Order: sequence, then structure tokens, then C-alpha cells
Amino acid sequence: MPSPRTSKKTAVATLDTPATPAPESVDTGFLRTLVGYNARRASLAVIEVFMERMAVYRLKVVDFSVLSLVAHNPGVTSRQLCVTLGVLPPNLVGLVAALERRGLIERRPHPSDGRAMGLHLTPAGVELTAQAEQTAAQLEVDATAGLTATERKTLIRLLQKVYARDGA
Amino acid sequence: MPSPRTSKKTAVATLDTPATPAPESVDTGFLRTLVGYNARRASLAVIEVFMERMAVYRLKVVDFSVLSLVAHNPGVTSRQLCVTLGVLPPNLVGLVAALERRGLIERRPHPSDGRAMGLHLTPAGVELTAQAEQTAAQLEVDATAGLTATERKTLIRLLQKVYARDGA
DNA sequence: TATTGTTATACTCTATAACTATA
DNA sequence: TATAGTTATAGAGTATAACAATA
Repeated sequence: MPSPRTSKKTAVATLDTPATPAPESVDTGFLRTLVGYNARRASLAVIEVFMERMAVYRLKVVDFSVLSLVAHNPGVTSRQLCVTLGVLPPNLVGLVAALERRGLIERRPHPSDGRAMGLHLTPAGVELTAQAEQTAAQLEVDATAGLTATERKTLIRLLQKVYARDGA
Repeated sequence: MPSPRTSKKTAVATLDTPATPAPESVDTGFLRTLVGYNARRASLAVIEVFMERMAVYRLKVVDFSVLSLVAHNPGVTSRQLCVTLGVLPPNLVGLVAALERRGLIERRPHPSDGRAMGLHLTPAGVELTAQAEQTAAQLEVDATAGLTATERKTLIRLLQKVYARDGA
């Protein structure tokens, strides 16, 4: 995203455009009453910072999700990751392959299902994931700086009630 | 997406795979502590239903956003829409052109800036937008059925505090 | 027959460069 | 020089169809 607004009015304001409807302000009244609109804006705002900080580890957001899930679910299969993350199988293949080439994860034959492969972190993967999770935890504090700890917990709880309707 | 969890543990637990992680359930413990993850899941859940209902009017989510913004900001320019919606100018061109071809919006010369075009709804656009906004309002009730009215207001307020940090 | 993982491929969304006409 | 709108195009993300190996 093109960092929406880096200067909110800048020191030297553009006084040469007087009567125009206002250079920037658009009434978003109705959209702001919608949960979907606000949830999307908020997720984009947080994920934008998330992407920047994960770039340090050469990880995209979905890469981080995969590593974190494999870390806490050793032996998890690709299919399980697809269901959990909402990624289609063909689109996970290259992603996992790239993480394997970087020596972060390992694909071992599944103990009970000859078709499947169990995913495991390598020592390097364990280390990187631990660092990345720490960065993510710190990001939480920064990205939600306008919220109190209680508000943050409330926000997460309400969000889960929205998307966990059918699932849970 | 593909209804994440239809059976959470099933009646007859799979005792034949003792040490294996369990056939379906993946521990998303860490991810669920992140605002970004939860906000994205929630927005996807709501927007999925949003897309279905807007399909009735042959509108995508961004089309609805454009119509709603033009409705409440007659004469708004494309550039203003781009800033407000986070869409890049080249990607808005075809979108506006399509709405114009459908006879929903009109592009009139801007009164004070010869380069710009002011966007206005046609009578047909006014009617369709009113219907679509009513559908969106109803969707709010349905999509957040698990929330009380107070919770919904709290959720929106907290979401806005997250993404309005830098912008406002 | 159904499912895991895979390839190939198409479609959509998003991003960049460059041009025009106005300011 | 800078900005609004536009064109063309590149890239990322997401989707379907079909196949081999295994259940």
C-alpha cells in the first residue's frame, strides 16, 4: 500500500485551492457503520506493519502463519494447514517448497498415512520462528497502541465471536 | 471458505492414532492472540457474505463502496475515492467506467479544476445504491448475529481506534 | 471410490511506468 | 514543476481441472 497519509497537512499548507469540496475529506459515514468495512481497514493497517517487520526475516504473512502452526503442531500435514489457513492446496505447494529450500521446515513421511507428509521445523526453523513470534508479539503492542490491554482483549474476543459463528 | 470445523472432536475419538496431533484440529493458539489474524478472519467472514448479497445487484464490494461514497459525496473526484478506499488510480479507471456504462454514475467536468471529473449518481444509481445500502444494513444484523447491539458498537469503535491512529 | 499432494493454468487483484492535459 | 486521469503492463494472489499414489 502507498502509505495512505505520511503528511496530514504538511507545514506549508496548500492555500491556493480555496473553495473546492475540501482537498481530502470524504464523508465515509455509511461505510463506517459496517463491521466488514472497519474490520478490513483495521486488518490492513495491522498487516501492513506486520509485513514490514516480517520482511526482516524474508517472510510473508502466510509464511509466518505456516511456521507458527508447524511449530505448535509438529507433524501437521499440508491439507490441515490448507483448511486452517484457508489456502487452496495448489497454492500451498510452492510456499512449503520454498520454506523447505531455505532449510526452515522438513517434510517427513507421515507415520500412518502413506499419501501424506508430516511437516516439522528444522533447528534453524525453530530459531527463526521463535524470533518472528517475538517480533509479532511486540507488534501487537505497537499496532494497538491506542488500546488499553483490556480493550485489546475485548477486541479479539468480539472478532472471534464474529468469525467463529459457524466454525465453533 | 471451506467451513473450517464441522466436527470438533467427533463422538468416537480416534484412539488409533495416539501420539499424532489429531486428524483435524490444529492448535492455532499463538495466531489467535494476534489482532491482525483475528481482524483478517473476521473481515473475510463478513465480506464473504457481503459479496454473496451484493452479487444480486451485480456489484463487488469495492463497487458498493464507490457508489456509497459518491452518493454521500456528490461531485467527488476519482483521486479522492482512491485515497479514501486505498485503490490505486489505474485500478479505479475501469471500475468507474463500468459503473458509468451501466448507467449508475455520471462523470461531469469539475467546476473549478479542468483536469478533474466530478462523479455523480444517476437516478438509477441512486435507486440501486439505496437498495444496496439497505441490504448492507441488514447484513450487519445477520453477520454479527452473535453480538449484542452494544458489543457491535464497541467492536466498531475499537476497530476504528486501531486503523485511525495515523490517518485521523 | 475418496483423499493427499502435485502440475499446469486461468482469472482476479494490485502495483509500476509513462503519457496527456490541465494547474 | 506538480497533479488528475488514463493506458499498458507486470506481478502477486486466488481459482479450477486433472493426474499419480495411497487409503
